[in-house]
Amino acid sequence: MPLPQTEVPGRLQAHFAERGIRMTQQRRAILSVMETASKHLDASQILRKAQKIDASVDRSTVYRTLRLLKRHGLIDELDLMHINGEGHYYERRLGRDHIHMACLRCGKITEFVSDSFERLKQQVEKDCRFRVLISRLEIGGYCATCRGSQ
Amino acid sequence: MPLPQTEVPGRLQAHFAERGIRMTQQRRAILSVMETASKHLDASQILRKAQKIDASVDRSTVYRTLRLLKRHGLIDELDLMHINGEGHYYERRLGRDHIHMACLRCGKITEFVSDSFERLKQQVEKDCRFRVLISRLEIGGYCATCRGSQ
DNA sequence: CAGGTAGATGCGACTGAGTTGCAACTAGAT
DNA sequence: ATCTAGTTGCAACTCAGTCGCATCTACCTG
Ligand SMILES: [Mn+2]
Ligand SMILES: [Mn+2]
Ligand SMILES: [Zn+2]
Ligand SMILES: [Zn+2]
Repeated sequence: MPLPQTEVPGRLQAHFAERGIRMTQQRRAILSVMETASKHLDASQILRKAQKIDASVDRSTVYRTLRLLKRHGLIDELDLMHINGEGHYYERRLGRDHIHMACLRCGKITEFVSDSFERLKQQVEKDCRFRVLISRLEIGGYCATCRGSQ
Repeated sequence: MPLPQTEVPGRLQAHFAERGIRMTQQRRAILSVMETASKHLDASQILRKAQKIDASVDRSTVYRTLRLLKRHGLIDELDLMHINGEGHYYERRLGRDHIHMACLRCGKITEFVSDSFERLKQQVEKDCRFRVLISRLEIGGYCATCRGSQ
């Protein structure tokens, strides 16, 4: 007799389970949103999506869970150059970091993985004797399309 | 008969003059704060410093002037990993960009100039056909001192 | 399969950063 | 000296994020 298993437990849930972090309905919903998100979501988008899974989820729980995920290094927080208001965007942290480029004209966000970026971080570790845990490289400018027209 | 010239006009003022941007008492005060600041100031620090030069400066004028400076690419806006609240920090933009490292334990901010960073940006320009105007690399982790103890 | 409890949640009130509409003011052109 | 477009101060506002607290619940222990 299978339970009404809304979501397949993913890596985020696994990470929580491994270190004995309590799993709740609400967290399950929020984690599943973060697992399956294809792109940068802000807190209110995460709230809305999570409420579709569990209607009881509250705004403050979203923020508390995001803080928890951040503390565990499982998600990254982005500004995306504040192209749209003052809020932040969140994205699951997978194997390799990537750079975010925001077009100041059309607002498009592009991602870019680069070995040079990895090397740069290693240089910081070595030259500055600084342990790198989080890194965020955001670039503002004009995308290929907008660069042509004006 | 010299006027009560509080501050020597600096490069920011010069930039404004060159493109016929109106110069006011309040702007003069704020620009001079930004010119002479040695480190990352947030809006309320800028306000307080500017008010010492011209007591009439208002919070909204500070924000409006910062927006103007940003638009002209004369200052950079930083999060400094939100180590202290949700606000932003501002810093004059000089010749070369630099990386900001924030120690998650002691809160120290370190700056680092790197050729690899310049090359990375050039790679983005070339490989992504993206015109780079602003770039912000912020790193969170542990500084040399804090890395040792725990 | 009960308790019991530490930890999580919802709610509503709050904070703090940044913005805005508007009437009054002023820089700088004529 | 006059004129006017651009700027300012002010106060009211928006919006993101936080917090205190009563209630609830995941999960441990027996
Ligand atoms: Mn991304
Ligand atoms: Mn930010
Ligand atoms: Zn574009
Ligand atoms: Zn430190």
